[in-house]
Amino acid sequence: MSFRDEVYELVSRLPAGKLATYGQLAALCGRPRASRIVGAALLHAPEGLPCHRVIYRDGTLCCDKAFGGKEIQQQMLEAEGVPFLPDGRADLRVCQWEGPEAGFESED
DNA sequence: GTCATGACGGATC
DNA sequence: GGATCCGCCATGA
Repeated sequence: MSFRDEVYELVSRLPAGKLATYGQLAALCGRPRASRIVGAALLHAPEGLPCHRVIYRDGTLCCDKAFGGKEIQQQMLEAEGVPFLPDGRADLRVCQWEGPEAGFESED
């Protein structure tokens, strides 16, 4: 299990309507400072991965290098129920992912 | 094993 | 408050 694989696992467990930051996923992988590694991992991520739910600490979406445009990403998130601020950023304050154990009850 | 790079993040200017 | 710089760490050549 490589670091990237752990990142994939966490992202795949990300529920709709929830958002996570690169640094958060990195921390959950045991490397709080490896936020950039998470980004690099998502760059090589498979299609089934909801990597559009992973954004910056600031709540801003990633560059237009993903999903064909950050606007597309925002629309997908809005479709999942993620509130966006008039500032053009996601409302991380209310929809940030709490962790892999959130909603993960006795699934083992 | 070493050098360079990358979808970041925090600190500084 | 925004732009820029440096630091961090895994991955690939």
